[in-house]
This record gives sequence, structure tokens and C-alpha cells, in this order.
Amino acid sequence: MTSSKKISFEVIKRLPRYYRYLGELLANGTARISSKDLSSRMNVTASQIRQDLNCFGGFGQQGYGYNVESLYRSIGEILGLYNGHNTIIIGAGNLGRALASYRSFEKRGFKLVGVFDNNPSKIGQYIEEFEILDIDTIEAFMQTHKPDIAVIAVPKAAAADVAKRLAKLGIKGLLNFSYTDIDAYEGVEIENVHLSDSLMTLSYKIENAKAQD
Amino acid sequence: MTSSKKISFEVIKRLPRYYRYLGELLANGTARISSKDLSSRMNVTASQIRQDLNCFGGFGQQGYGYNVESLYRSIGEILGLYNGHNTIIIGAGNLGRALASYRSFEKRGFKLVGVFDNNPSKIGQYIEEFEILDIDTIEAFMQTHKPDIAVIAVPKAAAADVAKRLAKLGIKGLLNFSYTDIDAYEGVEIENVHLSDSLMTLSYKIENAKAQD
DNA sequence: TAGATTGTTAATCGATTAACAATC
DNA sequence: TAGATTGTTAATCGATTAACAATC
Repeated sequence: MTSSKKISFEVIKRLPRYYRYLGELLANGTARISSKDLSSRMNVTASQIRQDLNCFGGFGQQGYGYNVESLYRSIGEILGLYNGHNTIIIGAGNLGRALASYRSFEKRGFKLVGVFDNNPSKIGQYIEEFEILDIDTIEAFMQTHKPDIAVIAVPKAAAADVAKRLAKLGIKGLLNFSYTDIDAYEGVEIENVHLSDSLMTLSYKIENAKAQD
Repeated sequence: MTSSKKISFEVIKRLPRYYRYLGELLANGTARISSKDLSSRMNVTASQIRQDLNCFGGFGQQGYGYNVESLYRSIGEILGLYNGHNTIIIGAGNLGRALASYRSFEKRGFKLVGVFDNNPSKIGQYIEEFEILDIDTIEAFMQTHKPDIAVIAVPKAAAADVAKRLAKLGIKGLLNFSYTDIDAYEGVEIENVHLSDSLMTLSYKIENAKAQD
């Protein structure tokens, strides 16, 4: 069951992009694609595409290329998108509310099942069809709904406590939007989305654009 | 003026994280820190920290370490955070509105100067103190306000057009939230924030957590 | 069959880590 | 001065690219 060769996270990070490009090809009716064609669309090397895919199996066929639909589905499976991830959002501030209204996640198998906050003036309000729940009811909620992913959209100061609490309750993954790193917990995977960091690297690129070119 | 050795983007991507940790040290009054101490806090090697910093100059002192305040400021300068980046947001949907209300950006030198949409029912409404402007007034706006960064928070289908238009008007950087890649334009730097991608890699990690450990 | 394109091995390139002389 | 810690060179490690035999 356990694969013997360790797959680097560099490869994993590229999978969603492959998935996206294949989804587009699928949508416009392209049946097959070679690593060469895909590489020129995506601006990567054909060699890298073949190496990446072969971490997970031989999806292609010599002389033909890859079947778009089946490769798309295979990558989705590798990413675990068809396993139904129940997702909760912690923090009903601007960002939390935006994410709760953002339907695209559901398309990719992340089903929102609850939104939480600790602010009495927010609790009981609705975001779309979701009532904002009291964070202090999270223990009971976890037992009944068994979410595996929590989106952390709370202020920096609250992030560590929330993460600890969720880790203790058996959450499997955290998508962290707080401007802070979250401690590692056994069995809890973390992905950070630091918007400020992206703005900063963009700023660097702008400042150094002339120098580089 | 132009530095001779090419600095890899791997290094650049780590700078905002250094900046954040140094900011925290600064906030709690720590005056100096060694690469060793910082490395154990950040979970990286001391060697990497020293290598990274030395891409930009010798900020430390043998036997002492680094002065927190001056290193913090230096990294901020390297990132170009003190140059005052006027920023606009394109798209006043859930995400655009959340970002417009998100004050943290201003703290780091990204000053919001305008929010745009193409939907007549939104144009004229307010987000905080910002009136949502008609995207068709962007040409005149660019001339008077000279924003250098645009946050793209429009639906996928509209992203390419918006980017092209802004590129033509001389925008310097795009922070792209759309679920699509944006074409490269001469003189326009792009940073992507693909939230779906982060959820997908998180999903992968969850699925493969048992196998890996 | 001939042409195309994969899967995979080998070569290259770059990034990370280790080591240590320099020096505060 | 002795101890600590840098800046930097050299060694290692891993990721990317190139090449090509296998084969559809």
C-alpha cells in the first residue's frame, strides 16, 4: 500500500496546476495531449511533466501521449479530491465570510459544513445558508460532522489557540490564513496562505525588475 | 547598481518569513539574535539563514549575531516595502471586498487607492471609505493615481482581459487570485495566489499522511 | 511499417548543508 | 584573551533536464 519511493513536495505542488490545465483541455473537448504540447502551454519542460507523472504511474502511451480525461481523473484521485472533505471555517471576519461565500471550493470536493466565531455579535448571523456558530460548540460539532479540514481565518493572536484546540479534536488539515506560523501537531497537516508574503515578494520583483532583465 | 550575482527566487520567497519572525522579536524587545537561535525558532538550518542573508550583504557581526532592528529594517528595504506601493483592487466580489477591508496590507506599505468593478449594480457602492469605481474609468485613474500593484479578484473568464488592459496602462505588478494563469507581459510582474491549489495540496498531504510517517 | 512519444536512465545544474578560518 | 558566531568555501544532496531505447 505504501509506495516505496518518496515523492518530493516540489512535485506535489505542481499537481494542482496540471489538474487545472487538464480541466481546461477537457472542457474544450481535447481528447489527448502529449507531454510536449502540454509543456509548451504550461511553460515547463516536457521532461519534467513525464518525470512528475511517472512518480505515480505510467499514465501515457508511447506514440500517443496522454488521454486527457483519464489523466485529469487520475490526478484528482492522487490529490484526494474525490474523497469528500468536510470543511469548516474558523473566523467570520471579512476573509472568513468571503471564503464561506466562495462556491468554487465545493466544485473540487471541499464541502463547507460550518462557520465559527467567538464574537457574540456575530454568532447567530447568517452567511448564505450558514449560521455562524459559537466556537465553544466546536467539540460537539466535530463529533457529529467529522470535518477533516479547517480554514483558519482568525486574527494572528487567536490562531495558535484555535489550532491547538482543533488538533486535539482530531482535525486532519489546517489551511492557515493568519499572519503567523502554526505549530506542528502530530497527524495534522498544515498549508499556509500568507497573503502578505505574496505581496512582499511581488514588491521585490517590481523593485528588481529592471536590474534582472 | 545592478548586483552581479543572480539571487534565486527560492531565497526571495523566504525573506517575508524572516521579516515576520524578526518583527516578532522586535515587538517583544529582543535586541540581537544569532543565526543558530533564529534557525531553531524557524525550523530551518542556521547555515541557510547565513547564506540567504549574505546574498544581500553582511548584516551580522562575528561573536555577536544580528541586530534585530537593523536586520528587520534591511529586509524590509530589500523587499521594497518602504517605497509606498499604491494598490488597486479589481473585482468587488466577496474576495475583493474582503481584501479591501483588510487593513494589514497598509501596515506593510501597500496603500489601497481604488476598487473597481464592471457590474453597474455595484459601481457607486462603498466598501469602507472606498467607492467602487467603474472599470471603464481605469485609464484616467491610472494617470492620476499611478498605482503600481493591482489585485486581480475577478472571475476566471475576465482575468485575461483585465490583465491585458492593466499591462497596457503600465501596471508594475499583479497579485492574481483568479483560478487561471495570467499571460506574461513585458515589465509586469505576477504573483499567483491560487487558493484551490493550496486546498488540493493540503488534501494530498492528508491522504498521504499515514503512508509517509 | 514508420513516426511519434513515452518511461526511465544518465548528466547537469542548482540549492542546501557542513565546515572552518576570520574576527568581533 | 577566550568564546561565540559570522561570512564563505567546499561537499553533499536533490531536482531538473537531456537523451534514448522501448513500444504503441
